[in-house]
Order: sequence, then C-alpha cells, then structure tokens
Amino acid sequence: MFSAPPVVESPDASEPVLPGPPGAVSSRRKFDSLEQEAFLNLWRTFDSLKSIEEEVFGRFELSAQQYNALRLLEEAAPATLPTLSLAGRLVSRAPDITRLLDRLEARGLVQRVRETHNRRIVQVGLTAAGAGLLARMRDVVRDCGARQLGHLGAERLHALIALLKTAREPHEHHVP
Amino acid sequence: MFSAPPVVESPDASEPVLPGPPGAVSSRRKFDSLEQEAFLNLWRTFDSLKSIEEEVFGRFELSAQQYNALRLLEEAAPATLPTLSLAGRLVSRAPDITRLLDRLEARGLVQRVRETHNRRIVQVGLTAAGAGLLARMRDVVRDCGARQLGHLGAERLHALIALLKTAREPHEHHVP
DNA sequence: TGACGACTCATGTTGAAACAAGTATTCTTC
DNA sequence: GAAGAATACTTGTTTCAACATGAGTCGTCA
Repeated sequence: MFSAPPVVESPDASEPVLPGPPGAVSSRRKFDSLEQEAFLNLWRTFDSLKSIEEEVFGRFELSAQQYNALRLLEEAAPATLPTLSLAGRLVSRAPDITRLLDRLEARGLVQRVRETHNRRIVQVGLTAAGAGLLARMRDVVRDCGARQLGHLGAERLHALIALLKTAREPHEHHVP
Repeated sequence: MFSAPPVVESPDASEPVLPGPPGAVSSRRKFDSLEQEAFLNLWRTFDSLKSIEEEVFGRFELSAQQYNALRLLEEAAPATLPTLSLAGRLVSRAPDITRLLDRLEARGLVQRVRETHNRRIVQVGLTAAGAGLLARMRDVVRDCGARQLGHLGAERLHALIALLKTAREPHEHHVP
C-alpha cells in the first residue's frame, strides 16, 4: 500500500520541539494562496484569543457560547426570546441549543416557559441569578477584552472590525 | 475534579424575571467595549468561513485540523516529524494529537514509526496515499479559499493578515 | 549498576458538538 | 372540521475534543 516506506530519520532531529513555526522562511511556500494565508491567520488568531476567553469564562464554569446566550437574554430582558430565535442570534451557530439551555436552566440561570397562545414555542428568559452572574462577571470580562486586544488601539480595532465584516458579508444569509 | 477555585453562582435561583413589570434595566448598547466587538466579529467571521471549509473538507471526510496536519507532513516530506512537534505546529492546539493521528493512520494517510535510537519518539510521515489525497484536493481547496475571501482583493487581504498578526502577537510565547 | 526523574506518547473518562429522527402543536386547505 | 403540511423544539446516537492519568523509555548521577 505504501510506495516507499520513508523511514527517513529526520536529519534535523534536533529541531526545536517548541511550538511556533520557523517564521523566517518564505511565507508563500507555506500557503497555497493569499486567501488561505488569511484564513489560517484568522484561525490562529481566533484560537489564541479564544483560549484567553475560555480561561476567564472557565472561572465561572461557563463556555463562551453559554455566556453569549446569557448576554443576548440580558439584552432582551425583561422580555424573553423563543428558543430558536435565541439560537439564531448566537455568534456561532448552535444546532444543540436545547441542551445548552438545559444546562443553563439546571443551574437556575435561565428559565423556560411554554407559551400559552402557541404551545409550540418555548420562551427563554434570564433569571435573577443569571443577571447576577453576568453582573459579577462584567468587570472581569471587560478586562479580558482589554488583555486580548487592548494593544491594538481604537483605530486598528475599527479597521479590523470593518475588514472582518467585509470578509463574511457575502456568506451571510440576510440576517438583520 | 476542578482544580481552580470556582466562582459559584448565587444560590438564590428562585426569583424569576419574566415579562411582567416594566422599568428595570436594559442596556441598549450591544457591546461592552470595542475590544469585545472586535472579538465577536472575529468569532462570527471565523465561524462563517470555517463552515465553508468544513463543507469542502467534509467531501473528503477530513476535518480542517486533519487537513492541516497532512499539509504540515507534506511540507516536511520526505522527512518525518515527531508527534509532539507536529502537534505544536498545528494551527489550533491539539491536545488529542494521538487519536487524530490514529484516525489518519487507520485510513493509511500517515505512517508512524517508533524511532530506534530514542524509542520514546514516534516519527510521523505522509504516505503515498496521503500525498495522493492532498494532490487531489489541491484545486478544490484553492477554489474554496477564493470563495471564502476572494472578494477582498490582495490589498485588503494583506491588511487583514497584518492586523491579525498584530492582534495575537502579544499572546504568542514565541515571536516568529 | 540502579534508582530517580524528565520526556514522549497512549489510554480512560467525561462532556459537548453535530446530525438525524421523533413529538407535540398549530396552520392550511378543501 | 378532518387530513396533511409546517413549525418549534426535543431526544437519540455517534463522533470528537479536553483533561487527567498511566506506561514505556532515556539521561543522569550517586
């Protein structure tokens, strides 16, 4: 099955085992195209910043997606949101919104009420406990943001936001 | 089984906040800070582009991370890489590199050979089948990149790449 | 030599994400 | 006003990622 078993003992076996690419090499050799280079940079940067978020949210035993759901409910409060409407507003698509809410409800952070007029719909609302948790997290979360991206400054942040919006614009399906 | 001192939520989860009383507080601002807005845009854009990648790689029954591993092995070929060295070069950190390679090896795309001089190390190399798969994917992947970000144009792609690098630079333990 | 510790990878377990199928309810059409 | 389509979730199942733990190997120094 294998044409030539390349049991090549890597000649540079003494290469640095530490993470991080040898960036000095020409970057075009590593990427097929500029678009791919951009996407890989996007991926790497997102992963880097996400790990910071996760460390912060982990202290409250929340995932980033759970926090995001709570924020959307806070924004809607004192009104509530139908389950799928909430799912549609999440940053990342959430095909498993039911169990995400299960976990939040089990901790008393959200509340689900089946509508009386249309009993198919389940309204989701933030509880006082959920609002309290968000309030306690506020400062920590803001500090986290500053730690992540504060060094960019307002001007470059605006430029980055604009570029990111332009990047995904053609892929969005008409969502307000 | 938690190592960090958990910040527990308030124990009173009994006060529901449902549509009822008006007033209360409702922040109309959507973001706490510019940094958070930038991160959420990063997240959303990454998720959008990633779903395109996944659709393309899914046609070959590969995840983006698996493809990335194969690409790194192709870059190293005909030499091989120690397992952890490969893991360190992946775009996203991969604590489960063993089973990722298990799956690739089960399909005959990579080959693992335990080194004789230092039997702790397992060298990973691309097989001919793996190289063939990458070759068959090449055009599709490039088209995918163009579909994702081709509308930006070279100038804005360069600007985006530069901003992304600057964004994650202080969080990398290694300066490339 | 042989105990000790560092290194490299494998394995066990838990929990979440993804996809598909099912259930209850409402709407539509005749 | 009943059959069938549509809606809004829910549940089941499989797969994968994350964390902790363990096993084998090597270097070192008494």
